[in-house]
Amino acid sequence: MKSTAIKATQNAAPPPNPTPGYAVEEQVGHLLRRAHQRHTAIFQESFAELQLTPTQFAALVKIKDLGQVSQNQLGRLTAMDPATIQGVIQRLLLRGLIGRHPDPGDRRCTLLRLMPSGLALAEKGVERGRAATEATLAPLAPAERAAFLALLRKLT
Amino acid sequence: MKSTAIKATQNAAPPPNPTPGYAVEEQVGHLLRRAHQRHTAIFQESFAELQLTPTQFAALVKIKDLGQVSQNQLGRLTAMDPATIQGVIQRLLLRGLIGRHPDPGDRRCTLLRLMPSGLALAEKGVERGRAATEATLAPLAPAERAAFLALLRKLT
DNA sequence: GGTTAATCATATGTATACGAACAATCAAAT
DNA sequence: ATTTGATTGTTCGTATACATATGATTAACC
Repeated sequence: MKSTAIKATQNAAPPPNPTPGYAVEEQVGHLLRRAHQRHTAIFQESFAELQLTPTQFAALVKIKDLGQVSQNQLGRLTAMDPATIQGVIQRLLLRGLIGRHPDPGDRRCTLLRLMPSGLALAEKGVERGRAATEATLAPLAPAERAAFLALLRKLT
Repeated sequence: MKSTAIKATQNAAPPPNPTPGYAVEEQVGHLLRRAHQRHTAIFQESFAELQLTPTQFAALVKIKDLGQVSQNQLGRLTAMDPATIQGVIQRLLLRGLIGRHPDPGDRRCTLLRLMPSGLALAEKGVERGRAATEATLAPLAPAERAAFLALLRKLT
């Protein structure tokens, strides 16, 4: 009887217990996460053929722009912490898209550069990157885009 | 001689090769990622004592608000795909913060509810959640905040 | 009533994300 | 010249994020 009562009690739905003034879906963190997810999905569509993720592509373009850059510096420029950029670099090395060698001036540092295949992908990806950015911002009018990006920069 | 020349060539810094009209750090995806990283760091500070991540806290609050919810529904409400919400649920179960049982009306579904310790954490976290949201938006003036959130919603 | 399609949750694999610890190296201080 | 502190990159562990596949279950269709 008791165990039946307990089980019945256990399975009775707890009543809703709303939190006044705090809706999860209204919090800026939640909205940023969703906007980022949506952007990643859009990017994924544009880059499916090239098989590059947003962070991999960012790394490739930044190496292309600079010609040569240390791993640590690349991480700083692309907002990836040392452990994260290490993983991204590993995967790009594995695909033969980049090369690396020690910095003769500072043996702590590793210098990165593009291999021809990496250069080809970086160049091929630029237009798709632009398209992904455009598609992400498509729900905003031009004036809204400028305003949004300016405000977003203040939050970085 | 040749191998020396090759090595010298190999290590000569490739020249910069800028990408006109495409700066990685100006792309909305990059900015969203950084803004989200900053928010996560702020949240981490506020929630260090409670040992909850943003997604874990969101799940707890949403379960509290509804009383009882299926795992799939919870995932949808908190923008987490089935594999992701499964992992978050596992960790909350492991800490004894939530409980679950099959839905008698649909045995595919698992129903989730808070345990007392989960309710305590959810309630304790609300003020810190508000503080994290406030701190994240602190660089914006009040009118800017409203504008930013409205635009951000359009991108979700 | 039987078949087919859809749904739910789990499992697996890949890719970030980052804190913490470590070893090697360099800069700064003494 | 030596010591100390900082920097760089790697490793490990934990936590998302999500595509894909799977089995169990339910809904829709015939």
